[in-house]
Amino acid sequence: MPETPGKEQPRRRQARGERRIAQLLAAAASVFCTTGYTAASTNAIAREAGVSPGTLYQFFPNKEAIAIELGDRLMHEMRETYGEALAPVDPATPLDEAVSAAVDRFIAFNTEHPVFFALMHGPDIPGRIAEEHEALHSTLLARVEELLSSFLPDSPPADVTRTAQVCLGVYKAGLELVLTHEGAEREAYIQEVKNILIRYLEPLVGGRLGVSSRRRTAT
Amino acid sequence: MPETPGKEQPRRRQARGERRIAQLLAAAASVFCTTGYTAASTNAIAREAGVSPGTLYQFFPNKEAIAIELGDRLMHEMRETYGEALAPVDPATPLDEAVSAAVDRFIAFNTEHPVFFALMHGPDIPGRIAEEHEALHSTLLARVEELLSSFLPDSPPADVTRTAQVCLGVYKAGLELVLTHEGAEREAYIQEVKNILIRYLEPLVGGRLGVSSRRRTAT
Amino acid sequence: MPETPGKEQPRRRQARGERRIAQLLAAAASVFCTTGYTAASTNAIAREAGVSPGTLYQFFPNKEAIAIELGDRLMHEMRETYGEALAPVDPATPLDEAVSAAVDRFIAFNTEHPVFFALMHGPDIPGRIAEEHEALHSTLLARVEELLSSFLPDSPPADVTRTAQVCLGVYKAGLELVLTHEGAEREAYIQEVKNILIRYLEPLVGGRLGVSSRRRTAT
Amino acid sequence: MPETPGKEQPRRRQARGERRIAQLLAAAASVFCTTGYTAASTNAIAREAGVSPGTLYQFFPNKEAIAIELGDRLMHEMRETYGEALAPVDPATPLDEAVSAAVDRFIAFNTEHPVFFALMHGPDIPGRIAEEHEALHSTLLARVEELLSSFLPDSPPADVTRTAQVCLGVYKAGLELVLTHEGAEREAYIQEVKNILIRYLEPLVGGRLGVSSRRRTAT
DNA sequence: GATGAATGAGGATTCATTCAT
DNA sequence: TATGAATGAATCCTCATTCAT
Repeated sequence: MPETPGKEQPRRRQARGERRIAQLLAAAASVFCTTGYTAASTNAIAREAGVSPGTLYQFFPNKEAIAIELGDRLMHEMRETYGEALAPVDPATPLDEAVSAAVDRFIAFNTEHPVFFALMHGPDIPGRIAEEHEALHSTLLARVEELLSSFLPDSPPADVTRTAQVCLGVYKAGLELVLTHEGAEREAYIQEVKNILIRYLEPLVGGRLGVSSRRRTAT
Repeated sequence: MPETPGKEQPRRRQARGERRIAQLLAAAASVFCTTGYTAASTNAIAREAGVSPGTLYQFFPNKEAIAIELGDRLMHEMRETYGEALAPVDPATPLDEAVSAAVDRFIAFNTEHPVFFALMHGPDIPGRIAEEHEALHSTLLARVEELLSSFLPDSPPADVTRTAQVCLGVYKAGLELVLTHEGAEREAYIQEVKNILIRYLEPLVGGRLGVSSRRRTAT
Repeated sequence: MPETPGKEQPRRRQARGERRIAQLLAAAASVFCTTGYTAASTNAIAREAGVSPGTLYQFFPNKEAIAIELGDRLMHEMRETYGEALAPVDPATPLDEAVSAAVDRFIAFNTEHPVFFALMHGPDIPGRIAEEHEALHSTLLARVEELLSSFLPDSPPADVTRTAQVCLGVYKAGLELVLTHEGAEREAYIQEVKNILIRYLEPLVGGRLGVSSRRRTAT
Repeated sequence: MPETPGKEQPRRRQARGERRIAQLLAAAASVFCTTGYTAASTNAIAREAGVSPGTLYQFFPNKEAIAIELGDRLMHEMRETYGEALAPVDPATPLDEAVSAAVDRFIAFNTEHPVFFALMHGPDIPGRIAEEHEALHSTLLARVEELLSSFLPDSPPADVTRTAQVCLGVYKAGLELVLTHEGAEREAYIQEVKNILIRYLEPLVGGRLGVSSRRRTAT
């Protein structure tokens, strides 16, 4: 009975494939970063991975699928690295510290995984988010909502969602600024991103959670 | 009145040329809005304009040039509509009113000129702004800096620039959210954009300019 | 006013295009004959026509369109060559002569336009005629029906249609046999095709139209 | 026979192999029917069979071989089902009954084995029958010749062959018409196919075999 | 035998751009 | 100027077939 697959027999086969997939995703990440998602071509990705176009299509039906898988893996990694919530929040944590930590992590994650930025990129057409980015966006949004709801337990969900959208938008915009600068300037931008978020959220948090007594840099 | 015949022949030509250019730019705007800048094809623009591709290239050396010219005209129109500064600021204007007015104008302008959004779209590639958007971006930035400097006369230019970048980024991110929602939800997002900017700028403005006594919606 | 198209000015432009179209259709005919319709590639057609693939697509949106246009022109030519009906029928013409003439013409036309056969080819999938051949087939069918109805004025239309379908099918099958043979053998097949059609139709025509007194070859 | 290890090991293998082959041929039949022979891909066949492409190529050197083997088995089955001749002919059988029976069987066989139609499909290219269909065609032809020769014992072989070719062609063309219609219309077409063949053959059979006294439907 | 990964040439189609008219 | 024909490289994707495991 050669057809009886043991527990690892089929794995063996998949091993090579799994490696190829990782290789292809790495290549895709590289190409997406270099040329941007829209301009990236499947042939370029295959070339970068050192395989033929046909091989790529054995694992992914199209570019979109690559982006989606890449996004999934990124979110997975993010979850593994930072735990279930974007930032695990001790209810006693002052808002500014929570935001600062969240921003730092977000930026750190991006620095390690530059594709993230390329994939996060909004709609080319106002009002239409490409399917491939949709998943990434909504996952991120959910995490921000999660984080926020511990600070805004009394706000109606619609408000929390709206606030989360704004925060995420600011995160993304800020990330762009951070990434386009270096050294001290970059640090200054990071601080600005923290500031704007903190100041935005402070009144919403209301009396429930004070701000740490440590002074925030006034820019 | 360029069509004055007499001296006129060259005038006439220019006139026709101007009309063609306007026609092409309008077509380009339409196509950019529909398909996004990256996906827009010069052939599609020519078709939309009802002319041949050759004609398009008689006026613009390439797609980029179209985007640049379109951006220039948009900035020009913005200037004509709203005066030299993004918002003419009476030094006595309270910050919240100034921001509110600026945001309203910005959104109004975008509603009237939906291409604006398509052209403003940031870099596909982190750290690299496409040349075609560069001009638009820096012009806008300059206007925001202008507006801010009247509020922050004592801040070092580098800080003003940084603050302007953040504001512009938030503007853009907020615009996306506004455009992707409708009705009451849209209004709520508009308010959020105002809130975040006001709260961000308030401490920077310091004691110099108080906030109007009218209460801001607390979201 | 350069935009005032005279009567022939726009023709001039189209002249080159018209020539190209003819050239492309000729090339397509050649390729269809050589490799068959299904296996024919647009690139091969362009190559055969000595133009680039892009040029082909300036005139035809896809392979199907080429086949359709080719079919249209063939039918047009057939009409021009043989008059409105497949065979203009004098009511007094004996059946055998009418059939013989029709078959001769059909075969002659095919000999002159070998693509005809390639385009006439039935469905790859039982029950589904490709759109590209549909038009050709139904036009031919209509002509056969026309021809038949003068012989079968009293038959219900459904019967005429059915008979026409059978005749056309036999025509096509016979054509294949004729084309795959040469010399005397080909002549013999031609005779067979005539025979089978005549014998099939004879009883249907009933007493209305006798058979010419000239003896039919008994094969 | 270099592979003869024990006495039964090869048996076993063959058995499995036979099963695989049957499985693959069934899958191929299904795919040929769905997409047509030309458009069928070996990968699709393997997938349909639930095996890997490599496995397919362990049993068949290429797509053509699959078609040939499929054709062979079909002919084999036909022979088993209907006996050595397409229709076992009692010399006393009247022509119309013989034809009617043969057509009925032919159609019945096709209804049970729809691939038959897909494989029988003539040359894509006039004058060239693909090798893969060649075998099927010539086998069928041989059977028709066989059948005919009992009716036309005195005709020269060349004539018999020619007549057989015509009959087979008409069979095929008729089959297409039958398959593309349903219900009463299909029955009508079946009758037409019988009619045309009977009328075609009647004069050839000459006085040797009369026509059954039962009246044939006159269309 | 069986698997599934790998190939790479080839398919249809698009597009920015140029050129003859 | 304006036209539209022409280009050809590049796009995504498929497929028959081979090969390492």
